[in-house]
Amino acid sequence: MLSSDFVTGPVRAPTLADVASAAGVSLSTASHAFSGTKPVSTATRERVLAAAASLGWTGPNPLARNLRRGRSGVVGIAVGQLSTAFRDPAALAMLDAVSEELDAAGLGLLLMPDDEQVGVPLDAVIYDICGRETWGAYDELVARDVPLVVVEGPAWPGATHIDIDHRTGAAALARHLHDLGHRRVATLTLEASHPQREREAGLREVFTDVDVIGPSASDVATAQEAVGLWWDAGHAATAVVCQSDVQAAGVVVEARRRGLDVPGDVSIAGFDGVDLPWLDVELTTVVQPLGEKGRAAARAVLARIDGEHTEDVVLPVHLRVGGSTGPAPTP
Amino acid sequence: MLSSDFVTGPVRAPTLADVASAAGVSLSTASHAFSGTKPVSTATRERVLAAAASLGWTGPNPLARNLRRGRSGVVGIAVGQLSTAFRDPAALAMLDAVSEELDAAGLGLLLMPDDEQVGVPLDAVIYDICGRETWGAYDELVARDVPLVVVEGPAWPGATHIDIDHRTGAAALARHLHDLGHRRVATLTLEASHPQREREAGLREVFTDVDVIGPSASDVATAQEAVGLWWDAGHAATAVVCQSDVQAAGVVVEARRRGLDVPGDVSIAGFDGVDLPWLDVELTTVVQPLGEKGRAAARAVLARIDGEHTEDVVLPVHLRVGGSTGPAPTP
DNA sequence: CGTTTCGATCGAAACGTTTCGATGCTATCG
DNA sequence: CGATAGCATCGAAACGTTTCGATCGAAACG
Repeated sequence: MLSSDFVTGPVRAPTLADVASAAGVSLSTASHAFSGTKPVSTATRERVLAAAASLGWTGPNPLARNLRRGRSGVVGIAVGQLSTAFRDPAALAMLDAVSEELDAAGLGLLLMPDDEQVGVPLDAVIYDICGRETWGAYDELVARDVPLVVVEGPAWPGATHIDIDHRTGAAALARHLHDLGHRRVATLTLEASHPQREREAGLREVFTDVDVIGPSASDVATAQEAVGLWWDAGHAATAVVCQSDVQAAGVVVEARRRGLDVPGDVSIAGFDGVDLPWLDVELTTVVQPLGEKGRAAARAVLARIDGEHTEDVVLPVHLRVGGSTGPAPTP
Repeated sequence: MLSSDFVTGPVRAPTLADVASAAGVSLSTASHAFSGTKPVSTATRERVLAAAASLGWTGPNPLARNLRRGRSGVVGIAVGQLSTAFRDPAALAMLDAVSEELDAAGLGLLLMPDDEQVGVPLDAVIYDICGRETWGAYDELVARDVPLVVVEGPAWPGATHIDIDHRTGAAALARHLHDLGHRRVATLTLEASHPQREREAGLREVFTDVDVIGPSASDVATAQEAVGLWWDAGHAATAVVCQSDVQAAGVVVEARRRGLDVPGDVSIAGFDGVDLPWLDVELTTVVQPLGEKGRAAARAVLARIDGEHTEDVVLPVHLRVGGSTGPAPTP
C-alpha cells in the first residue's frame, strides 16, 4: 500500500494543464486545440492530442466547463409521480419527443420530482401539467430566473406555454355524439386542471347538462373504479366521454364486465389518440399531436436558453371516429 | 437603453461575495453562515441572511458548488429508447423506486439516451439492460472512472451488478407447468441478453426441448405479432412461457382472437408480477421485487459515490400461480 | 497567573476550464 | 521597403464556491 503509493504517487486525474505542459504549450493553446475556438497549427494540435492520449485525459472536466460557461447542459422535466405519469402512453410519447430533440442539442433531461427542489443546476425546466394545478418549485425557479416551459398548463407569468386546443377538440367530439343521437352524455374527469376545465367547456357547448364522473387518474384501473361506482349509484348515460384513451379503455372494460355492449348500449370516447393494441375496439378519440407537442416544448426550451423570444404555442387536434361510438340506443 | 444601463448598472446576479460584503463579513464566514460547516455567531448569521434576502441572492450557485465539490449531484440512467422501455410497467416500477431513493439523497436522475454520450457530468450511471447486450457509452464511462451499476446485465468489469434469480424463477415456473401435465412448451423470447439466456436455461432444466418463439420486444403488440406468426406457421404448444407479463398479455389477446381458450386450450405464463388491470385473467407469473431492485440499484449508486465497497446483489423471485395456466388439454 | 482550548472570524488557495487581450511572427500588398 | 493583415501562441483574468490553516480573543483549567 505504502509502496504502491510511493510508486504511482497521489492518484489525481490529469487536467488540461497537465496535458498542456506535457505537450509543451500553454494552457490556452491546449484548450483551443480541443475546442477549436481559435485556429491552432496542425503540428501543435497533434502534439496536444498525443499528450492527452498518453496521460489518459478524457476531455475537459464538465464541472469546470459548466461553471465557466454558466450552463449545466441539463433541462429538468416535472411530470409528477413517475409511475403515474408514464403509465399513460400519451405522456411517454411526449417525453420521447422532448428527449430526442434535446439530445440533438446536446442537452440532458432530468426527471424532477414534483415536491422537492433539486440542488441540481438546471438550464431550463419543462413542466407537464398531467392533471395538476400547483407546483411547489415554481417560485424558486422564477426567483432563480430559470427559463420555464409549461405544457398544457394555466397561464403562469414568465413561462412559455405549449398547449393543445382542448376546447375545440372536445366540442367536435360532442357534436359527433350529438349527431349520433346522444342526448344523455357523461364525462369522466381528471383532477381539476386547465385541460379538464377547457375540455369540459367544449363539451358544454353542445351538452349543457353533461353529467360529471370522477375525478379519476389517467389510468385503466382508476377509471374502471370511478365509472363503476357511478353506474352502481344508478346513474346512466348513452355516451361517456373520457379525458384520455387509457381512461376510455378502462370504461370499455368495465362496461363489458357489466354486460354492456360497446357501442350498442353505450358509446365511449377517449382523448389523445394513442395506440392501445390490447383493446379490440378502435376508440373514437380526439387525436392530439403528441410528438409535435414534445418537440415544441423542447424548441421553446432551446430558444429560451439562448435568450431568444418565444411565442406560446397552441396545437390543433382532430376527431378520429372509431368503433367505440355509435348511434344512441333507442329507448 | 443607455440611460437605463447607467441607472441600474449591468445586471449581474448577486454572488456570495456580494452578500458577504453587504453584511460586512468575509466571504468564508458568509459561506459558513449558509452551509453550517463551521459555527457562526447568531448575530452574524442573521446579518448575512438579511443581506442575502435584500440582495435577492437565491443560494449558492450550483455550478460553482459542483466544481468545488467535484460532484454534480446527477445520476444517469440508461434504459434504451424511452417509449419502448417504459411501455412496460415493470421498468417503470423500478424507475420509480430508483428515483425516490435518489431524491431522498438529494441526487437528480438523468435519462440517458443509449447511443449518444452526454456532455453532462454524472456522478454515477445506472444501466438497466432491458434486453440489450452492448452499450456504446461503457468504455467512455469506465475511462472517466464513473461508478457504474448494471441492472440485470452481464458481468462487466468495474460495475456493481444488481440482478434477480432469473434461472430459479424460470425453473419453478417450468415445474409448475410440468406438474400440470404440459409436455409441449414454447417460450416467447426477448432479444438475446443476459436475462433471456438465464431464463431459457431455467426452462430447459425441465423442458429440454422447449420451442423458441420470437424474439419480441416487451410489448403487447409485438408479442401478439410474434406468437401470431408462430401459430400461423403451424406450430403449437400446450403452454407458452413469456419473458414479461406484458408479453403474456399480448399472447392471451392473440390466443383469444384465434378462438383459443386460456387456459383451457393453452396455458400462458408471464414474468415480473406487474398489475395489468385491463386483463381479465390473473396471469401465472414469476414475481420479481421491482421496487427492491430499484432501491438496491440506488443504494449501490450511493455507496459507490461515497467510494465504499459494494457487493453484487441477486434478488429472489417467486412463482405466483394465477388463472392463465391450467392442466394440459387431453389430446 | 500562565497555559490550553474553543468559538468566531478571516485570508487565501484551490476546483479546471474558457476566453479576452496582447505579442510576436510571417506573408501580402502597394 | 514600410505598412497591414492575419495566424499562432501565450499570460492572465474570470466563473462562484468550499475549505484549509491561521489569527485573535475570551473562557476554562490547573
